[in-house]
Amino acid sequence: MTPKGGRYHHGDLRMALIDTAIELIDERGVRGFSVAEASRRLGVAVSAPYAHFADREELLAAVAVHAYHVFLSQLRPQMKPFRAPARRLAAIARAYVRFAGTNRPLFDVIFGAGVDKDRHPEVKDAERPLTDAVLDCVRALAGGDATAGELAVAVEAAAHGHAMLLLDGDLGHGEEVVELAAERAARVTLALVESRHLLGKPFNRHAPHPPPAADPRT
Amino acid sequence: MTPKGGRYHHGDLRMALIDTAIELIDERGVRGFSVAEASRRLGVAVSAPYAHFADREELLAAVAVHAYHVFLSQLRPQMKPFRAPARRLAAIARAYVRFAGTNRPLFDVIFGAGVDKDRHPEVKDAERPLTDAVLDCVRALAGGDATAGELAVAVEAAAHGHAMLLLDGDLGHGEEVVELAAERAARVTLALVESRHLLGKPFNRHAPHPPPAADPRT
DNA sequence: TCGGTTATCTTAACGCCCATCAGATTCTGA
DNA sequence: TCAGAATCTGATGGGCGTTAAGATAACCGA
Repeated sequence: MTPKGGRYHHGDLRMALIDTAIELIDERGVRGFSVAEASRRLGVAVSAPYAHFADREELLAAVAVHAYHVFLSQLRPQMKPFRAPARRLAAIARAYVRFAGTNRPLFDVIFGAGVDKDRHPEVKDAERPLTDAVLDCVRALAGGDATAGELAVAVEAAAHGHAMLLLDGDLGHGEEVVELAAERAARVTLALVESRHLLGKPFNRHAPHPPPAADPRT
Repeated sequence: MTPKGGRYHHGDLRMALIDTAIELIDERGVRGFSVAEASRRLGVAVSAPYAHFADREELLAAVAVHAYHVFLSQLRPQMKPFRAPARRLAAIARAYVRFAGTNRPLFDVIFGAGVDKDRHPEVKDAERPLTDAVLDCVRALAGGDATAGELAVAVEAAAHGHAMLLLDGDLGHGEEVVELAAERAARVTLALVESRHLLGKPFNRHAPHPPPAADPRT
């Protein structure tokens, strides 16, 4: 809370570290973030963070948890206007891409910081409301159908893929670009739902396995 | 070529570094890779690599270029059996996910090593045949239609999203899982193509903008 | 109010890593 | 043959993650 006025104890170093981490990641990317520099920026010894986090990864995991909370707080009002499951899925996809485009450091921490979600269950817990929301919609559409899981994966994949292309691709920057990508993701989601009958049908004839990997190195 | 038998010159240190980098990334992940350890494993001074690469990132960029070459060499025979553009797109998506599932270190270098493609045009060049292949198919489907670019993005997003969920999600491991994810990506691609008429129609009513970001940190 | 326990922070240190530099060795081609 | 270019070594500097031992502050029961 109080930004350290020369006192021995900081006040709330744990939370300050999370905030500063987001700042630094915003400035230099996940890869450029270092615990030491965060400490320096807070006027604290480089070893101080280790009273609150076991290691660097645990700090990043805490940032990821925060990121999920922010995302869900933005998602909920965007889902509210819609009752039809298909529209709700589209709203999720749209919110997902918007979040990536307008909160890049948070999105990057979730997917680009290399936080092992198996070793940090808090992150998985923070993620669960999102996957539950998707599953609820999908089940309402497909019932107990075996294609439900498939549709859920497809929806998540489409949203995530559009987000990645927005951030790393050649689409450019700016709010219009974000909204364009978000709208595309929403439309694709609707397309997936409407053609979900396709997902059940087998389509694997003429699908040869890959040959042994060649090695055309330069 | 020759693995250094005590000679002063290594023989082909540049290529050996690329190979060793892939080994190390396979063992410890992109994040755990270090130039120093690669040097040690090759019996060479830790400063030797800098005669061939300006810095760590340039070495990883070379690995990424190699990765694209491998992927394209696997993609081509998988596209060959198909002539219909839609089927060719599906084959691309399938090959994309297969590549991610069976060549994880290479896939991780491309997307998870933080290589700035703007600062390393070689990577962009190595990537181009892939994006061209997608664009060719899409244009054959949509002509000069304005939805062509949109469809291309959707296809790439779907493939990439399925690959990410395969690697980082809870789908499990093993060859069957890879093939399942690949087949799903292929089917989703077909669904996208068949419903591409949807992509042209506007769908933005009832799409509220996100509220100012709340901050429900723990 | 006091005193001990616990949480938090500091100082110091270790090992690893990236990167640079000067100089030694080998290769190349004119 | 030999000069210049390419490649590698050894040494060095600076940064980072992490741990250990001890100082300081906050807390809480008596």
